[in-house]
Amino acid sequence: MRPTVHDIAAAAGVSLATVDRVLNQRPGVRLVTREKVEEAIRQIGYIRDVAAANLAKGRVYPLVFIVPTGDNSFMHGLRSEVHHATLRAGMERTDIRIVEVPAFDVSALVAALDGLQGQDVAGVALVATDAPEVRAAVDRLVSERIPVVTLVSDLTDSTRHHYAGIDNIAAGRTAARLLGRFLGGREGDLTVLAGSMLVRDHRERLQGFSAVMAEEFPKLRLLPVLEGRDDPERTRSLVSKALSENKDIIGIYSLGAGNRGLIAALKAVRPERELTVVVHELTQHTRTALVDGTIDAVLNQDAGHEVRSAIRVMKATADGQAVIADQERIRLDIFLKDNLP
Amino acid sequence: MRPTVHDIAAAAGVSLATVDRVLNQRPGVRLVTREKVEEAIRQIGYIRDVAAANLAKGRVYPLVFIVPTGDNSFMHGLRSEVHHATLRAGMERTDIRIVEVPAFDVSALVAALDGLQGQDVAGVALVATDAPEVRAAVDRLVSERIPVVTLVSDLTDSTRHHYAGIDNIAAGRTAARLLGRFLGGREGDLTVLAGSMLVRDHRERLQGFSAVMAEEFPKLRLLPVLEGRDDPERTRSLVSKALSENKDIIGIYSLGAGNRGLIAALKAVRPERELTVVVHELTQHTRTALVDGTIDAVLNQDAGHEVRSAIRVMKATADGQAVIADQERIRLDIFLKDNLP
DNA sequence: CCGTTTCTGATGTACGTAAATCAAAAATTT
DNA sequence: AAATTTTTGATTTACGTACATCAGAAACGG
Repeated sequence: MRPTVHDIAAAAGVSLATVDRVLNQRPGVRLVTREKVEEAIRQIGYIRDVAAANLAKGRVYPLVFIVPTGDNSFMHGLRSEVHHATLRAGMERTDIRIVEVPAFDVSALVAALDGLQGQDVAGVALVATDAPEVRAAVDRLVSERIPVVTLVSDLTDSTRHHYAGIDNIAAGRTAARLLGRFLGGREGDLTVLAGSMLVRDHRERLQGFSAVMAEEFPKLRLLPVLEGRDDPERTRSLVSKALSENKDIIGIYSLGAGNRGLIAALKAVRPERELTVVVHELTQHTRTALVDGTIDAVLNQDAGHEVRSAIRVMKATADGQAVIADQERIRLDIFLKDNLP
Repeated sequence: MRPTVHDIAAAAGVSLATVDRVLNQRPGVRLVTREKVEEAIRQIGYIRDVAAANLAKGRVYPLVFIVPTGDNSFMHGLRSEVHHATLRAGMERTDIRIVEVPAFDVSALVAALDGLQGQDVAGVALVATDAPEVRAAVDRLVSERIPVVTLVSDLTDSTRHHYAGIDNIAAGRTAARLLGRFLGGREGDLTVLAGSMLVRDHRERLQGFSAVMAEEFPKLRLLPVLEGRDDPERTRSLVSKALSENKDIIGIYSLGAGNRGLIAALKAVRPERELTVVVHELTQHTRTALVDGTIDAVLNQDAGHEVRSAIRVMKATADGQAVIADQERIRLDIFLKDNLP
């Protein structure tokens, strides 16, 4: 049987009350006694029964998710995953609030973050726009001992506790290698399509992509990045224009959202133009396009995993518990038409 | 606040004891009363607090993992993941026992399964060898109301509750497309290397691989399958022989374990022979080979996820609870040298 | 209407921890 | 050594559920 507080008390030769004071860092214990108890805890290998503790505490975790508004499927999916999590709230002792802010809007994000100051919040998860003001606002929350997790896109040099998202440099590198090898030594131009260089995930994907292209596929030339702001309509017109103006384009890497527009533009020039296309985020649209051959590979991050992981990490951090790093690593999914879920 | 048994009692106008009898299907409740209580439960949306219930019950889940012995890294890793799970046993109220049986040995597996009959076991996870005798033994356990989960390799037509592993047909198809596209329209022979056609996962991978090759890459010819029995030394000699006898081999798909031997054979013919190679299972050896360019892609299943998922499913099944299908789907990881974890 | 069976209520204990109270002991200061 | 402060012990209640016991009520058979 697993040891309990009673066993510690017996082992340390103190009372239950004292053990409780040590375990919950309450005042009123002499240093020597505290050390005696801590030694006993280590000796007999006590681990707190979190379930029992939460039961006794009647603990609930009020969590806040700050997600961008926006018409694209990925953010839609993300919001829907957070919503799903609210439905499981009862079972998990969480109380999740969703705050929506306009995409790429630094001051709105900062306002949302600052609005949480002083509120009863056990953790905050946000899709970060990578700006100094946001970093400062996050750091303010952290200094108030509120667990903060960045979701999908990370924040440079901030003190956030955790990042629940993929390694975007690796994602960009992977996209480059896939595109490069699929093109099999051909020569031509490549178009890169991004949402906004304001978010770190997009910058990093481009960085990884460019690096591998330069190192290993010198025959492929990168054209200037098109910024579609994750908006389908804008994306569509940018791509159409680029394709009609440059007949040497043989490949496209779309590293942001809004792929509905890209796919529409591609369909408009098919089957005359033969293009190898790698995009991010598996949605209804990209899935269909992958199956019908309009695109060749989809890189994906599982929003459901990211949300669940963020919740686990916020709870663990709030309790001062360690997280199982391996379990919280968000993986880059590569989908070809054969391994769709 | 979440409703409790007290709330049901009040709502249904009965006593706590009666609610308890209904909830835990104990006898001594008239049908009308039972229905009244069940209605109240639905009305106020009661959900049992599993943590509190387990606490009260002092429940522990004695689980058994049956895994093959064998020298290869994958099974090593799997056993080590199960072992890790035993370390978390205290926190998760599990009591995990590991039973090792010789690989591909049907009667040993059956004996191990039958040995569990009548024992106090809350769940069994096994790496199945796909034979009728094994299926029968599994069905015997299932009919004794013991949750059974197949791990890594599934069992045809059995009544097992769950399969914690990847879709191997999809894996084979994915390997074929990667290999086919990486070879970029070239013509030549392909060698397929398997462990044993006795296990369903290997058969299915081959099936998926052959299908896509036939459909989409007619210029690539499949040579007869080499069976390495997941043994590094045997694999090495098979591959060396094949490569020296046939100079038209331009690609290799290794769908089993024992890749240490394959890699050794490849290094022996490099850099003269240019080969595109896709293998299964990320291990220390395949990782190194991927980085140094000896192999081009690794398909992987995360043994840690599989083990953790199997545990969750066995517990949930033992409690008659539903599993979150989406969370338990084991994904096929595709690793290129750029997205290694 | 009585006796018997079947159902229901009331109550208590337990699980492992948290948190509070009050008394007693020990340490510290004066 | 007395007064004061700090530390410790003992005890109780609570969290939500499980499970057992016993008494009482309702239903049923004759």
